[in-house]
Amino acid sequence: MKPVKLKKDFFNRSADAVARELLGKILVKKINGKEMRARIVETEAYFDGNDPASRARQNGDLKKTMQMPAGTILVYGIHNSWMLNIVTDSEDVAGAVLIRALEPLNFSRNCSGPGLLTKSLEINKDFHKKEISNREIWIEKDFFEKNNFETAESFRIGVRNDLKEKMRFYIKGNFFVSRR
DNA sequence: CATATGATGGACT
DNA sequence: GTCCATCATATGG
Repeated sequence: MKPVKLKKDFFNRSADAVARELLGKILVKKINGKEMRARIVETEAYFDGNDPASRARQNGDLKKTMQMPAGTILVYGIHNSWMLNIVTDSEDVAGAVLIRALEPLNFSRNCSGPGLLTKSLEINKDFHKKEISNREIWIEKDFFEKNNFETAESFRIGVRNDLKEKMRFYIKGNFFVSRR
């Protein structure tokens, strides 16, 4: 059976729905022609300007990017790290999912944190505004996906004013989830 | 141009 | 838990 790459439709929903369903999916990134595969174990959902923690609050490029078609990659820098996000929702609706941690499957580099995984997979601003489904990077359904993992949720990490709802999702008990 | 601000990570108590 | 190096952004002049 061939792996199924996630298409625009998958991301064309609310950020929290996408964030939940991204758990257990496989992120594939090529490095020097080699496919590095990793299971997504931790995500966070970000919304429009009504979300106190969202970058869509500011009127800059990030807000515009969050309004781009679902499945667009959004990369932005904070401190000295790159954050990998996937744009969700229909056009003109701001929404994105932050990929926070990965479980490496065929390599061993630390991916337990949003800044660490971009460093380990060599993801940087070059990928900003590109499609998530291309020759260099994509997300696929795990053919062997066992839906036998339990998920858990918490408030988002590192935000000052969070929503009342818990918008961080992770695979319960997974070793590769970022600490804190 | 100047300055403030983190969706961080690592070291440390 | 606390401290802080470090830098891409946003914003104001």
